Amino acid sequence: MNEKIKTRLSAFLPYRLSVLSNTISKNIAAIYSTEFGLSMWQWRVMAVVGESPGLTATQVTNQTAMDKPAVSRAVASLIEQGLLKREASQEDGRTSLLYLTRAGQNIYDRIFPRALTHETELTSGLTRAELETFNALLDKLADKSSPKKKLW
Amino acid sequence: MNEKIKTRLSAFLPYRLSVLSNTISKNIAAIYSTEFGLSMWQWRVMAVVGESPGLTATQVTNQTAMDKPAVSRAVASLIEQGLLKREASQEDGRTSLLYLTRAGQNIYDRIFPRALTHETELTSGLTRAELETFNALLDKLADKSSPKKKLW
DNA sequence: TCTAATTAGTTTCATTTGTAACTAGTTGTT
DNA sequence: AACAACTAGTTACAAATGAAACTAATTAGA
Repeated sequence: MNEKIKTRLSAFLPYRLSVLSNTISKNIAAIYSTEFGLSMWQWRVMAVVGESPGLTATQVTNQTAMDKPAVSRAVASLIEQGLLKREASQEDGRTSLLYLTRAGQNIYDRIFPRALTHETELTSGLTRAELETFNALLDKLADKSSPKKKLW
Repeated sequence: MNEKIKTRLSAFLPYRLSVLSNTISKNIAAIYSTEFGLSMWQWRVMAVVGESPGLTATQVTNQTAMDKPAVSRAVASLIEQGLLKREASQEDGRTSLLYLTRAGQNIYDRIFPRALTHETELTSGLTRAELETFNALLDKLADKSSPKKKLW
């Protein structure tokens, strides 16, 4: 198995990115889904809110490139599970600010280090310099790929 | 908009890969979905079969990291649309070999160059050397991310 | 050679997803 | 101030998805 056929497709960047990203995501999902019962989207919301408390749903949408209903549903279910809370904004009656609850923070603090460990393993084949280069290139690509597009 | 918050998460490789990959995939999907009515999975199957005619469904599964039902359904719908054909294997009665039909080849020949053009645009911010480095690093990560795991 | 275990591929069914339509609040224009 | 245009977020619904069960063919073991 694992036949290495060098083809145009397998050299095609978007394809390579997609396959790699899906594979990695599935591996990481094992951490938060089997152990904490969180979906990828739920965890993603927790992750951004954990880092930037007080984000609105729209800001979460922008940062994660998730679509609106996905964020809305993830937020709703996290609130129901008591991991997230919502505070009405004083300035804008349409929005509310999102925060981790104590329980949410607790889970966040347990998942994040594991995710980082996983990343460390993943990148252990790369030197520090290679990793920096890789990140820089990802930045460039990210810039190119969504300069003027709205996805929601 | 596009607030650049440097956080741990936004520096987290799997997250960056996932967001970037999803964004790029959506952009490319515009080509084959709106113009040719193909889903991402359908196009992906056509792409690998177009490059390596005579693949079995399982080989497609392995190469694309798609799961079995996804391949099965994509193949079925492509056959129904007359873009793919299936020939029973002589050696193994369980498998069949997949080929593009003339119509399928035709569409393949029209989509692939456009996808490549898109990729060229996408990577136009990178030098030739950077692109090579990037690909090499993707290889390393791909090796690391799925060494002994079966995903189907 | 008969049976058990394995593999290829399909199908079923419950869940997840995304598009589009909606409600509610805000901003801009006159 | 009143109305149109816009934005935040939710919901409904049709379509896509994935896990698990299934059929059929192959391989391995006794």
